[in-house]
Formats: sequence, C-alpha cells, structure tokens
Amino acid sequence: MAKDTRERIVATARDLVHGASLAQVSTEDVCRAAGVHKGSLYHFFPSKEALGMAVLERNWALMSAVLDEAFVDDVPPLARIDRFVDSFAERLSLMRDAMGGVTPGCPLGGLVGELAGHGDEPRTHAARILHAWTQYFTDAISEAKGRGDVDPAVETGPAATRLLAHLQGLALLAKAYDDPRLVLQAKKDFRQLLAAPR
Amino acid sequence: MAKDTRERIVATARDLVHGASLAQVSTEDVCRAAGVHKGSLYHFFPSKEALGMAVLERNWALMSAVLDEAFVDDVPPLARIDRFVDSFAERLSLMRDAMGGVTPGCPLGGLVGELAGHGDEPRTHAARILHAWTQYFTDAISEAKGRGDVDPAVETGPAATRLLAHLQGLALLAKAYDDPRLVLQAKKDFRQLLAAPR
DNA sequence: CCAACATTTGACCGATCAGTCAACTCGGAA
DNA sequence: TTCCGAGTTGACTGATCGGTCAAATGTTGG
Repeated sequence: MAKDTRERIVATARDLVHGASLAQVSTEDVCRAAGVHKGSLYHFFPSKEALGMAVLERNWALMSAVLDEAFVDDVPPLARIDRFVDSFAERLSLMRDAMGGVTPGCPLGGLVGELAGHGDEPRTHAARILHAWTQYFTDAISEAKGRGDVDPAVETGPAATRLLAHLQGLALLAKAYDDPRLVLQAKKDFRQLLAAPR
Repeated sequence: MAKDTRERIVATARDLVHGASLAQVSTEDVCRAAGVHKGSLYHFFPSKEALGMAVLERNWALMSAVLDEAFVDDVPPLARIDRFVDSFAERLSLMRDAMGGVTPGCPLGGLVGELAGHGDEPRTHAARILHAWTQYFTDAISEAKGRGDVDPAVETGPAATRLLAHLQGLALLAKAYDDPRLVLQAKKDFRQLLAAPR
C-alpha cells in the first residue's frame, strides 16, 4: 500500500489538474478525490509545488508512452510524427468528452506554462521535459534526412523545435476555440515546416 | 477621479498578472499596488474573474496597438508581419528585464489559456480576441496574394491561424527556456508556413 | 515476539482569500 | 442650499488554503 498511495495521489491530482490548472485545484480536493488524508499527501510530497512537479513528470510519462507507441521502426520517420499527431488529437478529444465538453490544452504545455513562473528550478525541469519531447522529433527528422524525405539543408535541431512549438500553439488554440480537431492541422503544417529554407 | 481609478486598477492588475497568472495574484495584492481599497475594486468589478477579463481586454488593447504600429500601408504586407514579430520579441525582452530575468509568456496567450478553463463565456471572449488578432494576419496575407508574394493556392484563413498558433507556441517555449529570442524564429518559420502546399 | 521504521490518521493552525457592508466624501444638478 | 448618487473607505466575514503534528496503525526483519 506504500507506492500505491503515492501513485494514486499523483494520478488523481493529474486528473483534477488537467481540467483546469494546478492553482485551481486544492490539496484538499486532491485528498478527497484520492481517498487520502492531508498528512499522507505531505508524507510523500514536501509541498504542493512538489506535487505539481510529480504531476508534470507523470504527464510526461504518459506523453512519452504515446510517443513510443507512434514512433515504431517499421513506419517511415515522417509518418511516425503523423501517427503521433493523430494519437495526440484523439486523446484531446477523449479528454474533452470525459470532461463536460471542455477541450483541455496540452497536459504538458499547460503545466509547463504554469510552473515556468514558479522560479528557476521548476522552469528548468519543465524545459528538460520539453527537450526530451523534442528529441523524438529530432531523431525522426534526422532519419528522414538519411532517407531523402527531408532536405539535408534543413537544420535538424531547430526544425524539431519548430514542430513542438507549432503543436503547442495549436493545442492552445484548440482549447480556446474548444475544437480538438485543430491540432490535426499539425500534420500538414509540419510538412511545410520541414521544407528546405529558400 | 472616476474612470481614472478603474484604469489604474486594471493597469496594476495587468502588471502583476503578467509576471505570473491571475490565480497567483490576489485582489489584495492588486489593491495594495494600485493604492485602492477593496470596496473600490468591487465597485467597478463584480468579481475577480471580471477583473481578469478586463485585464485580458487591456492586454488586447496593448497588443493591437503594437499590431497597428507594425501594420502600416507603406510597408509590404509580409514585411509588416516581420515588423510585428520584432516588436513582439522586443517587448518580451523588455518585460523580462523589468521582472528579475524571468521571461514572461505571451500576455494574451497566457491569460487566454487560463480563462478558457473558467467556463464558456470567458472562453468565447478569449476566442474572439484571438480571432481579432488573426484578422491582422488574414488581411496581410490576402494583400500579399494580390501582389504575388504569396501563392494564390494558399487558403488565407487557415494560413493566418497557422501563424498565430506558431507564434503562441514559440512564446511558450521562450518562457520555458527563458529565452525571448526564440520568438524571432517566427519570421523564418512564417515564410515556410505561407508556402504553397505540395 | 519485539523493535524499528514507514505509513496513516484526523484534528488543528495561522494565513490568506474573495467578497460584503454600512458609513463617509464630494461634485454636480435642481 | 439641498439633495442625490457615484465613488471611497476600511473594517469585517466565512470559507478555504497550504501545511503541521502527535498519536495510532501497519509492516518488516531479526
């Protein structure tokens, strides 16, 4: 029952936070929903912010699982990215239905934006996660260049950053316009962002 | 002293919120910083959320001023967009210096993301503002097509949305990586996002 | 069976929060 | 001069917040 409780707290917090923000969810909310008492929460986490970081970590674990599922070797590298975008959009739609027809933003992007304003340490942690995410794109683009699917003149690193930024922006617009399908545009947009500079 | 007080409250709230989020700033913080008492604040605003909406409106007023300054007729349409990106990035840098070396996100994007989770009415309001922003890009792209600077095969509306999404994403990354210069990339990226689809 | 440790309990705290209220000030219209 | 209502004051509330704590309860290894 040890690790189990900690896991349940993080999972519950994740669910609650995802529909809003960390600030809008109180530790009492989390405890009530997780069937746990305050003391237990603070036995595992030194502060609410630490819980927020754990939620961020968990969101990244889930996101990287989606990435791993999409980025399989027997699919051309650029198609892997498309597969991921499809999964990402579908997850957004499912979450929208799970909540009352409210489109959530990117579970990582939202928390990153919130925690980045909480001092330097949470910010660098968030930055590391974004960088890890970018790495998936970096690898795929690099491999695509080897196959001739992407022009060698394209700088791999900056291109990968472009893709992530674009996806995050689309997720924000999807939330504001309450339309998860907006992120599907990423597939077409990515192709242009990966074109050789002129 | 009537409208003046209201203005001062909104302006002060804007400054405080911009460095963090609406949730992290209390009404008491705003009152103290604005030299105003609680009752005055609630004389002008029925709730804290209403104050948030007023801040959003003010941020849009400031942003549209920057847009108007960049989008002048005697400059080619695509160059107007570049001018705006430069101004936007410069403002981000200035704000970073004004705070203690902490890069803020897009003042509109951040609030939009936060208020979009506060029910449907704040969300649609935020969406309207984003749409108004997009309109600047729409007009410029449309004019650029007339001059032959953009391929007629490009759909104007979706292209403008792409640009806004990309800029918002870059602003988020700039905040996470604490580097306002990241948004300058938008100028090159926009050119690719405006290329004809293949 | 015991001792050491991890976990859980639930009451509790001081601070802070958004929001209220009755009383006061003051400028302008009648 | 009187009156009225917009603006202002500042104390106040009830709720909620993040966080603490000492005691109770498991759990594990010797």
